[in-house]
Amino acid sequence: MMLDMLQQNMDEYLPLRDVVFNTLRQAILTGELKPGERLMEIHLADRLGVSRTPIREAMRKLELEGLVVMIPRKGAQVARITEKNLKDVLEVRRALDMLAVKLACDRMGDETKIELRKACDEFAAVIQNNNTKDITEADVRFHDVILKSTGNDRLIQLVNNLAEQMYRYRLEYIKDSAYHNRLVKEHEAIYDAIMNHEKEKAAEAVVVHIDNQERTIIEHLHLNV
Amino acid sequence: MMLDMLQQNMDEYLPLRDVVFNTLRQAILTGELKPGERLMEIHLADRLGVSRTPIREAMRKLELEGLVVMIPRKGAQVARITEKNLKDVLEVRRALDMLAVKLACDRMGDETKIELRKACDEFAAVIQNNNTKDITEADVRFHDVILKSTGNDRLIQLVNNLAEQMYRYRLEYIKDSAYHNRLVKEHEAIYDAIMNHEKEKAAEAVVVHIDNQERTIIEHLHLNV
DNA sequence: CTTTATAATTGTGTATACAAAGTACGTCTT
DNA sequence: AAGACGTACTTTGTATACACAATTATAAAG
Repeated sequence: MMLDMLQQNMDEYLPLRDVVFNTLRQAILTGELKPGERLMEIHLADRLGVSRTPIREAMRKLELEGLVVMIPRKGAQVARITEKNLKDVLEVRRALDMLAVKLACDRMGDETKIELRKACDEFAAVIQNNNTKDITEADVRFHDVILKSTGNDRLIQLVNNLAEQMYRYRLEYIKDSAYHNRLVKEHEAIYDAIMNHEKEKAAEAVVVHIDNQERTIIEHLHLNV
Repeated sequence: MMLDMLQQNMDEYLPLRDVVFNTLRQAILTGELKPGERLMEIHLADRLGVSRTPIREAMRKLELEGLVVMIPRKGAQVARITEKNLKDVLEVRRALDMLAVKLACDRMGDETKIELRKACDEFAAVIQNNNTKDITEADVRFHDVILKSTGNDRLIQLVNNLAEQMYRYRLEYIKDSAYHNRLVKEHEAIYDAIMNHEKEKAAEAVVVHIDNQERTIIEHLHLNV
């Protein structure tokens, strides 16, 4: 009983650097901090009400995650995504998501299958309401269920990190309801393949899903830049 | 002229945190800092003759790379690799190395092919001398040529990072000359497949290569722990 | 008016200081 | 003698101060 409370408090405690890290990451992913924008330590420290130290430590992590680029003696800025960069990331994601879905075919337990069904339905449901935030969250949840069923922690971490780097660009096209029905169908295809343990079919469905994402994001990149 | 010198100086300049980062990483990979060993900031700062700040910043990066584990308010320690962890990493590497070699089949230019031939020969040559350091370096070079030919920067970064995490364990079994001839043959198989643009065959050869590594490393893990 | 040099401002890099948390050891009590 | 409590010491986390590098602006000279 006491131990549970302690555990909870332990989980709640986060070093300031991690709070800052999460805050900045969120700001970058939601577009509040725009690509190319300068990140000045003192300025951020003032804004967040902390000293430079946690800011600096958070920046090192963001740098390694690829969300900010540091130029020695010139400071940090929010990473810009180039088309090349996007293609590189998606080329890797294709391979990793294929691996993930194949592993899911082998390893997904019955409870998780129910969860996946629910995630699928939920996604179809929120699509109707046209609320961007709900849609992205439901989408993330669907993919998370698959990822977690692989039981491979490293894979989970890597795919999440790669996916994260495109959230800012995905946001723009998820607003466009033209793609909504296609997304639902693609999810269903992946779901069906996993249920029938058809690894190759599942992998194929994932490739289609990512290819469509790539095409759509690049279209929107060209429009907006 | 002036710009070149400046550029060179820029390249040479490394923030202390990066020097520390490289130093610690090297120490961990070579086994100087052993898995589970505590990393105390003040102690390290004294040893390296710097303040705690660059040490801390280096730690954040090592943490994200997976080489050290941080426990809030308790400090850092060198990450232990469990068998599960190893299998997770290699499962991902299998997928990424397959991708890399397939891309290499498509994209490798003629000059790079010559380079690869050289790397192959060099590896076979140093195997004779039985010098562990030379062998590992030649091995890294061979795989680097393939990786770079993909032209995918993200892929290069990820594979390097994953490979890095096993160097400490690989060292032990590369000493064992029993595996040497097999390694040469496996490299040749990969080389041949790339030359003939046989993507599936190349991927298969890579899988064999990694499977053997996995088996061997796990054997040695069991022996030594 | 343009160019160069110097000074001032801005921002990063490093070190130190202080506060809070955790650990270990010793003592006291049962 | 064993366990629990408390105190002292160690170590991390955060803040601040100082130093150095770079860029920009201003002034002087050509």
